[in-house]
Amino acid sequence: MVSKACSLAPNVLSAQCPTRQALDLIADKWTTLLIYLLSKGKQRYGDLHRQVGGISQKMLTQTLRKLERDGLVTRHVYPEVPPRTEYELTKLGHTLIGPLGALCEWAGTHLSELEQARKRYDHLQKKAALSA
Amino acid sequence: MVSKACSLAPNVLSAQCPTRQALDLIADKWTTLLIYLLSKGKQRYGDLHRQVGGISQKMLTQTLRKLERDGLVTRHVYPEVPPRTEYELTKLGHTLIGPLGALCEWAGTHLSELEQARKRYDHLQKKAALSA
DNA sequence: CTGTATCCCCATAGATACTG
DNA sequence: CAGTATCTATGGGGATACAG
Repeated sequence: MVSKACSLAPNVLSAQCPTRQALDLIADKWTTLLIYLLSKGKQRYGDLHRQVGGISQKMLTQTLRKLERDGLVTRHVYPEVPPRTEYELTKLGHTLIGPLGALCEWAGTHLSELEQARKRYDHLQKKAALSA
Repeated sequence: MVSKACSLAPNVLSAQCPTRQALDLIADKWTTLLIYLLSKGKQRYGDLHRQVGGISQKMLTQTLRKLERDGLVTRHVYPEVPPRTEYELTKLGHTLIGPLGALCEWAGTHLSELEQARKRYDHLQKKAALSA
């Protein structure tokens, strides 16, 4: 999995590794949600806000800005009153959908196994705690 | 990307979505590093500690325990003195290598584009700040 | 060797209020 | 409508010390 770039330098396994960077890119609560919503086409700020539900304006703006900075999303502001802003996945952004899809598919396939494993683990822990 | 399980219920896009769960699984600083190291075969606690370099004992133990709980890793303690503990990817754990590999490959392929995009964004921001 | 226990810090998310 | 600005606190993570 992790590319050769860091597989050869064990103690630098942290920051410069492409995989780390890729994960840092999407490993927060909202990023993938937004990418997913935008994969269906351009959306306005308010629309995204409504659809995500639970996200604060601060986090929405912050996450969208990060995506824009990373070149995954474009931001187009229309100089109107009231203002209108449209966000859209870039070509680069679209290329991320594939890998994320793979991860999603994995999750869908193995979710029940994960839940089973957790249940089993917690059960054993509980028993161990009781016998102590 | 995000599976149908949540694509139909926009406002529940948060917790129950399989993709979210998959990401939560691996979206921390150390998890993927450990999975990567273990993908090469079973390893002892100390070996992992040395190879990751920079991780605290607390986080190493905590992360390994989480992986064990999720059924991605097995933990085998040998009742010896001094103690020996070996960690190994489970069959389920191995199935995760593929999707993570896809993400890694994406990162490797597009890392330069990301860096370019960031540089460009930051440059524009700087210019905007100066002209203000 | 393989952990636990404890303290502490600070980054970050959330809430709230305000603005062009 | 689409954001900023500001405040707060919470809990995740590091450092350290200790234990079986």
